[in-house]
Amino acid sequence: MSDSTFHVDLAQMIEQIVGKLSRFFDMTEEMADGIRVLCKDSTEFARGTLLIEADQPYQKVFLVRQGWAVRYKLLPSGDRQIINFALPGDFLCFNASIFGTSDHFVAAKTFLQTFAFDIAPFQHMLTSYPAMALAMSWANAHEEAVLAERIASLGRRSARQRMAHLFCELWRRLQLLGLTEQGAFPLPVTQEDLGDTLGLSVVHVNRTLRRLSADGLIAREHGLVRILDMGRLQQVAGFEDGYLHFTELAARRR
Amino acid sequence: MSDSTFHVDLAQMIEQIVGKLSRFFDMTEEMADGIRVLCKDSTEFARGTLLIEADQPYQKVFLVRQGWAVRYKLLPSGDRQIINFALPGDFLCFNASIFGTSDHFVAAKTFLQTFAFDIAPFQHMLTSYPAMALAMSWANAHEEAVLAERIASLGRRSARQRMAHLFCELWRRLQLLGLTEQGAFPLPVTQEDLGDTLGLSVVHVNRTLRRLSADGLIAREHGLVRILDMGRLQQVAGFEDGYLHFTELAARRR
DNA sequence: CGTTATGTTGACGCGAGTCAACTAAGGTGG
DNA sequence: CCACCTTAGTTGACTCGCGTCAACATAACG
Repeated sequence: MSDSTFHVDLAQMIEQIVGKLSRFFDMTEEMADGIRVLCKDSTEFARGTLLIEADQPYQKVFLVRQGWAVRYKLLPSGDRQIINFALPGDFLCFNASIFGTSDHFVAAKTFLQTFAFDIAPFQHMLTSYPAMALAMSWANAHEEAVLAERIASLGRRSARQRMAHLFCELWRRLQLLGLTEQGAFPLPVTQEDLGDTLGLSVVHVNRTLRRLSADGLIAREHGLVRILDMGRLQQVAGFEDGYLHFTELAARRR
Repeated sequence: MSDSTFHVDLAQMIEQIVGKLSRFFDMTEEMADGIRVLCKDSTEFARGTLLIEADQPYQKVFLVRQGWAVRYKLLPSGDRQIINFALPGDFLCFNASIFGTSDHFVAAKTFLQTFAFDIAPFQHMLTSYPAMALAMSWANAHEEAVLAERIASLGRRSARQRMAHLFCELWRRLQLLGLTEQGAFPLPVTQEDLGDTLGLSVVHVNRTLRRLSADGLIAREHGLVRILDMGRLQQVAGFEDGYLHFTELAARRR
């Protein structure tokens, strides 16, 4: 937590705060003020740090500024299931703050920069600024849509299709954030993480990745995934980006 | 749609409207008035009716009063994946109203009674009454928690465990609504529906159900599931009800 | 420069899918 | 009220995708 991070101009800060949402929802100067007050508390986490544990009372709501986090569950059997990846612009622990208790773990997969809000003033801002509440609703609905699509993957897609689908999804989400480069996107997770995300064993993740590479669909290079043939990858995945609702967002802005 | 359904007293109507939420959140008389206006439009659907289709513009937000509905996706391959079951007290199409377009289908599994809200006045009520917005947040968070647990099931549980877990979950949800009787709950869905929910083939659903019966965990009787040994069923499922957050709700009320 | 986390590969087994045939139940019209 | 038809449920035989086990390779890291 350092004050030096606050010597950014307001516009940039707002951009960070509402993340991708700020591009699509109008904001008044009043809201900007409210946000400025809220965002006094910037918090950073080292890679591997737990932000919250299951069954623990909540502490804060976090907004990711930079880095990746994972939400996951530990089953009584000891197995782990990753629910989803949180990227810059995503909120964390909002639900925990509603419930008062978390039902899952959240951990930093990379060095993680966040804004941390106490729930009371955060809720107050939502009730004060309907546009912020709408943005929050959008964020929640978006997250739920991603979970629903993951359910479809786990229930009805093969290992190869799941992997391809995950890559298509990450590509689109990161692209919107401007975090892709020349057909490649960062993937700072282990093959075990991928397995726990897609419901596969590590061994099968490995085989699936190598097969996707061998087929010329992707290439893996040092924490990056390069998409070599997006058309075929989407076809393999059965990927249709409608559930992300990015195009409607862009349209609304016009 | 008939006016005769409105000759119920206000208290009962409110109870229906906010469903299980009304037991846990305080309501003012003003809110009750707002709700009364909103709920003028009661809508019923025959079994099998589609309430909304994927890629279609939204129409309404629905609150289930009675009956079951399913939310599901159709993949490009033609496979179907059921996302979840909507029970009395659950909202439908709220996300579609946020996005402006639905990313999934919603169909009535039984004769279905709902309140149908136009999105504009509904949103207006949420901004007017923070307690309603909080209740809505709770409902959203709850739904997302259920999806997250389904992800864990699909990713890391066996067919037997998934089935047991689904039954435990439905039992708890229906119990809260007072819709269980003597250890049994209604399950108005086909084995194909169960398969599309749990990511299994119909054949395997059948075998799994028979094995659970043979083991004395459940009994199936004409649209009902009777739980014969809840302790063992929960153990098989690895069921821990924390993710439903029902106990916190009850505690909050005290 | 050892030590630990991560990635890779082969052999083998099992849980769940597929195919196919049949039974039972529900609904509809004559 | 039966004859028919369609939908839902049941069971066995066979197949295969993916898990498990085990050994090893490589990269990350202090």
